[in-house]
Amino acid sequence: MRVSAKADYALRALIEMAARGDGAAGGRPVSAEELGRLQDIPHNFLQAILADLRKAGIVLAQRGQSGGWRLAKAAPDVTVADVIRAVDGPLVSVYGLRPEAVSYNERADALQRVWIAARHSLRDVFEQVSVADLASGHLPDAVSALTDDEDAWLPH
Amino acid sequence: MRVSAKADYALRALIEMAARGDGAAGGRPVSAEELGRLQDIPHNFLQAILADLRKAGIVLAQRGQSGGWRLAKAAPDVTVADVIRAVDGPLVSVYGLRPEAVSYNERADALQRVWIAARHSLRDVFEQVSVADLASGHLPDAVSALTDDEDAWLPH
DNA sequence: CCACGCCTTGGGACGTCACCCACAGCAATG
DNA sequence: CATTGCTGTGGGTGACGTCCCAAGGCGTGG
Repeated sequence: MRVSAKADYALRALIEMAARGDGAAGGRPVSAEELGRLQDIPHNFLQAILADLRKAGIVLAQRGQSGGWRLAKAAPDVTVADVIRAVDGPLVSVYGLRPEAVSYNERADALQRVWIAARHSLRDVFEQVSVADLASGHLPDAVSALTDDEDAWLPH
Repeated sequence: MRVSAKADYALRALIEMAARGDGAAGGRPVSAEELGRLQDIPHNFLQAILADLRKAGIVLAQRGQSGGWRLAKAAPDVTVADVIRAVDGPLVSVYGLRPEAVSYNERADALQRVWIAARHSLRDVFEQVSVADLASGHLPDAVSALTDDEDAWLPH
């Protein structure tokens, strides 16, 4: 279960926009070059990511001399799950297919229920954390409870 | 967050072994060719997967005329998490690194806590489900509770 | 008109997934 | 005890997706 570089980069870029902007689309635009410099993201890869976020209606592009990127919605209304779906497709996929789309024979069909349970479990985290939470550094209590367990920080 | 083909294939192969064997290493071996035919797994790819499982001490290889593969431990003692770690490394990795190893700047460090929380959440599922559970088709109650939610089966 | 920044296209390095083929080791059979 | 047939083991090939870099076209504001 690997988190793609796209998803991580996308969230870091959005954190910068949320920190710059003062609410919804009110913030002044941040250039892709500056976003890349602040968060150490390869420039042309970042462009592809921002294009995905634009298609999903999460950010707006402003062309021209003092252009750049800004949030299309209020920061609390954009969740981590929204961002992952925008750049990577389904929240969890088993070699390319959504969990409910893969077909197992009768002997292995319990495996599908495991992947479904895993997705449900991930949704409980990713849909509760917004870009505003990330920018403020304060996560919802239900999520913090998971990281407070010191066992959670051991390598697994 | 994608589940690799290796992990899915590995679990399906182990389900077949558990269904064949009657407990620990007591079951008669199943050939790689038969495993591949039963679960529709590419033959040589399966061989590489079985080699990983052998190095991790999950299965034993028996050469010779009526040889094949069988579980090295009792089916209830092998969890889904064990199998994923054997073939894919860490349970969750963010572009190649374990969550606690990635370094963010002070503005984005909340992101690390999100990945840690996601891993904790996944562990609650993967470490509670054993190969024996999968082979019998009966998952632990805590996991079934997640799949009983009809919302869990909608495409996300 | 010109500087600036978004936008598109193309290509290269790397890992995953999948396939094919010859080699080495083991067990049952005669 | 040697042969035979089955196993696992390893190397080499190609398609596909991810990650990353380079160059030029287009629209916007000064």
